[in-house]
Amino acid sequence: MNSLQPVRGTRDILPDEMRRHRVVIETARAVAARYGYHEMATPVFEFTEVFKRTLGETSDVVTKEMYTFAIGEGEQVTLRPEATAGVARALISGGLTQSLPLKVFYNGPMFRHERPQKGRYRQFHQIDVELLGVAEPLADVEIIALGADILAALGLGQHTTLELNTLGDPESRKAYRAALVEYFSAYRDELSDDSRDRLTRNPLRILDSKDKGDRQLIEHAPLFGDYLNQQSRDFFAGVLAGLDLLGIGYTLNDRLVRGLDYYTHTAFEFTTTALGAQGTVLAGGRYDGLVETMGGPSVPGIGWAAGVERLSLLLAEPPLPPRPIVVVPVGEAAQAAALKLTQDLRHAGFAVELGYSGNLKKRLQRANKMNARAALLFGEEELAAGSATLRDLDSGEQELVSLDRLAERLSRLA
RNA sequence: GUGGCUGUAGCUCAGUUGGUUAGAGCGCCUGGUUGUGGUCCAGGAGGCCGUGGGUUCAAGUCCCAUCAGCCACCCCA
Repeated sequence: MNSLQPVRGTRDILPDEMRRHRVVIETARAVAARYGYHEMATPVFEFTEVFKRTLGETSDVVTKEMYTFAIGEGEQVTLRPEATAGVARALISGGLTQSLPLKVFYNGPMFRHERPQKGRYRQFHQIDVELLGVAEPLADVEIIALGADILAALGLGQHTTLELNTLGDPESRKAYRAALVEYFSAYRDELSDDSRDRLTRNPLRILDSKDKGDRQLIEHAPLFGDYLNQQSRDFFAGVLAGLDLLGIGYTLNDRLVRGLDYYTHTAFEFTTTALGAQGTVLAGGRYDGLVETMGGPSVPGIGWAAGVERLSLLLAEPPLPPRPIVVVPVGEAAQAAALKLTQDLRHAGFAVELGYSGNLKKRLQRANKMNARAALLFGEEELAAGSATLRDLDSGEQELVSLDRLAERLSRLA
């Protein structure tokens, strides 16, 4: 172990990459604001119970992926593996059930102890959107449309596909689950080890198995469609109608499932083929049973989460830092005045750099390296004239500009 | 957690059947300019060859372990 390298699965986000992250987050935030979503935050860690209860004792996340530690008095806390549980907890403990619907935008780090891969980290970042308190299909349509809009705003509309499924209401779901267990139990010995395990823990997941043998069995497995009651069919039809109306394309995928009991109705994923096995870029669904599971009132909800690292990997053009103006003092005499000039221009709203040392050539080289838009040469001649020499670093042209007209002149630079 | 591939300069990579001072391109620094960047020319710095052990007269090269990254599974953003 080398203590000078970051802990496995964690990484430094250096300025170039941070700019990509910011584009993702700020684009999402801006689009979400147009939909009426307000940003909030909850603590990075919660009592372990919050996640155990919402994600389910048997889920993979809870059984093997949580960072949990004791904090005296027998209390256990866990670094959040996802955002929804914290938001739901806040909804209850903050009395927000009195002001539904609650529409929140969220972003921050999450933690899961998984084997790292590209686009999969132990500390990673999600943007997250939740709509609580609306039971109508209109909410599903809105939340999916919001996701689609954000991906489009990031220029990823063509690179992602929306996959959609319904898990029905609890009644339909329960019936289907029972049918699946009955069907697969008959082939228990032919199932893969993983799927045999899923049979008890999470039978719906068998449908998503990549094992060849499982695949053959799955082909003849009962179909969810046959177990959906009328209410569930109507709900899903409402969602599809809304998406059609808005021109949002989708692919129905009846193998797209969620394991946990509180998930209901709509489940969806925006996927890409560009990230290998980490193809899911934005995913979510309806979770009408969640708040109640946590011990709150019955509040319907729907939301999604998107991986900031994954989205930023897909961004085509890495955003460039803003181009500064560089003040270049020439000679000792101008130093103090240059510092003052720099500060005045910053206060006037310009991004201004004043190198720390070096001769004229050195400073211009640095200005060039930071992709500066222009340099302001400032020496004894300029000092005496109450002016600065403005050098356009793109064209190489220079002109003498008096200090009182400088801000106005700089604002005309392209 | 399971299986596989890979670790050589800041970055991308070369390094022969094990053989003497480990190389290239890019980047970085200095100079060619007393007040003028990008281009060009010259010079320079920078390597516990991921880490630890082993085999050998000799290891960047072979073996073992370990750490890390990557790929697939599991699962997921």
